[in-house]
Amino acid sequence: MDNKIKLRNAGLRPTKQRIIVADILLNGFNRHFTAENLQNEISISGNKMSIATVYNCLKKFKNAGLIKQVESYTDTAIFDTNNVSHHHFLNEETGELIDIDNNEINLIKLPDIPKGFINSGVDVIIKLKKNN
Amino acid sequence: MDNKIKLRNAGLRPTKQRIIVADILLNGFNRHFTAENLQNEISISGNKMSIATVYNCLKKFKNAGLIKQVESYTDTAIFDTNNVSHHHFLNEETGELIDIDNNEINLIKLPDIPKGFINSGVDVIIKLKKNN
DNA sequence: TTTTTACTTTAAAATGGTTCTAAACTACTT
DNA sequence: AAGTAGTTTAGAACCATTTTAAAGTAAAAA
Repeated sequence: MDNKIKLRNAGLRPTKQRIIVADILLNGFNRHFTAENLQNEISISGNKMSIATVYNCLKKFKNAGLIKQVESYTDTAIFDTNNVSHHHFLNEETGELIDIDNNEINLIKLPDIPKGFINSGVDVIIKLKKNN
Repeated sequence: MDNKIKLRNAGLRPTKQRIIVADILLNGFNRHFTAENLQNEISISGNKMSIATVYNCLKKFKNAGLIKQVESYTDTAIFDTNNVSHHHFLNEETGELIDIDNNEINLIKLPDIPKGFINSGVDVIIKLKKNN
């Protein structure tokens, strides 16, 4: 299994559990999944892993750049008294949001919308980090 | 209090609690807040409201269009084996995500980045709804 | 090899945001 | 004034995620 090498190259100790996960995830086919999804797939592959290990593993893989976590504003629900369509800056350190007026952003090229669907709104998030 | 009328116009029964919340939120100044933030402000204003009521109230205000909830992909963490920068379609009904290549989207105008910060990445989410 | 050390896995408990339950309450209608 | 439908509430329940602390394992040192 060259996933053992892939893990080492990523700076991760290739444990039994990480190799199982790498074998499932790093096969060249891209997809989205939750921790629970992955745990199920591990079961199906004939293995067993505690949910804590699944989470640990995903965190390590993410920090090593092997996978990404889909951006989400925060863990808690955020409400906004501005009920006009608009975008946001996101301060990555603090989670703070700043509104961006719709007319300050201009998208000139959009992908084809999948068949059977219509565009029901575009959200742009500009992530910010400290400049120093 | 004309917030009583505002509530009635929005189709909401103007209860004591909703008026307290409207007085805090609907004063013309826009901001972001969590349920807990709001409960604190209610306390500071000399009132007391159970967290269940705060949530009920926010849900009603949101459905009535008085406030918005900041878009978030889902409630659970989603990981992605695609570790190249890219955007997403979001199927609003199912929560399903579909990748969009970075070169399929072109932003020609971006707002000024706030002083002291730099742009550390732009995420575009195109929400989809069924066309029928 | 054996020992040591640092890192990893695990079950179970804890956490924290949010929703549910069901009983008391209140705004509105009749 | 009485009825009814909607609302509030404390507390329990829920569920994704993290923490704890003890046992296990990979790599480094001896």
